[in-house]
Amino acid sequence: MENITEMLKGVLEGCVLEIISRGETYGYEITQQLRELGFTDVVEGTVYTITMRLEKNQLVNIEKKPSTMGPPRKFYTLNADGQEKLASFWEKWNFISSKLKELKEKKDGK
Amino acid sequence: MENITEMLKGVLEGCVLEIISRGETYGYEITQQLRELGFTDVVEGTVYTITMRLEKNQLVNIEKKPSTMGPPRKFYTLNADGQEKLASFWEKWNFISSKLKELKEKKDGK
DNA sequence: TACAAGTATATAGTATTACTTAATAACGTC
DNA sequence: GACGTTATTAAGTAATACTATATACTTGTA
Repeated sequence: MENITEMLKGVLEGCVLEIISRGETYGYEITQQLRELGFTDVVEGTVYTITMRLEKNQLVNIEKKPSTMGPPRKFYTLNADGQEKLASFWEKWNFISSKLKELKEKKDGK
Repeated sequence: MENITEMLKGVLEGCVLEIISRGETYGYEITQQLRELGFTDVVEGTVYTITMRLEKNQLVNIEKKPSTMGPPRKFYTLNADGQEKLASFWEKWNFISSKLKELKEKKDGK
C-alpha cells in the first residue's frame, strides 16, 4: 500500500491516547502495540514526539520506573484532560468516518 | 466540535477526487459540495490548493468554459492516474478505518 | 574484554498538507 | 457606479508524522 502518512495525521495521537487509556504503559510498548494493530511502519521517534506532546499539553500523568530489560521506563496514564481529549478524538473520528461513508455509499449507488 | 483540521489531512484530497470522479466539475462547486457533505468550514482557498496539486501531479484533465454567472470556470475530470489515485485513497481509508474500528471495539469490549 | 542485539528515551530537522488572508476578475442588478 | 455573487489564485502559517541520529542500560557471546 502507498504511503499513509498524511492520512495518519491527527489519527495516530488518538490511537496513542486510546492505548494509554487501557492502562499504564510506556513509549516503546505503545509503538509495539501500534505495529501489532497494523501500523507496521510506525517507529519509536514518531511515538515519542506524540508522548512528548501529550506531556507538554498536560494530558497524561507520568511515573518513572526501573526496568529489568534496559533503561528506566516512563509510564503514562491519562488524566481528566487526556480523557476529554480522547473523547473528542472519537467524536471527530466518528464525524469524518460517517461523512466518508456517506460519500462512498453514494459512489456505489446504495 | 473541536478543530478537525489535522484529521482532514490526506482525507480532503480524496474527497475532492471522489467528487470529480462523479462528473466534470470546478473548484467553486467542489467547495459547495464539501460544505453540503458536512465539512462546513472548508473554504475556497483550501480547495484550490488541492486542485492546483491535482493539476501539478497530472491527475486531472482541464477544460476552461465560460459561465453565465461570473468568470470562466475550470472544469476538471479524472484521468487514468487520477482514478488510480482515487482507488488508492479508498484502499488507504478502508485500511485505517478498519484498524480504528478494531481499536474502538476492543474499547467497548465487543 | 569487546561487541552485538534488544530495550528504552530523546531531539533536531524535513516534508506535506490544510488553513488564513487577501487580491483579482467577471457578471447581474439596484 | 456600487454591491453581491460567482470564480480563481497566491503568499504565508501552523500542525503533525517522519528521518536520522544520539544516548544508555542489560544480556549474551565470542
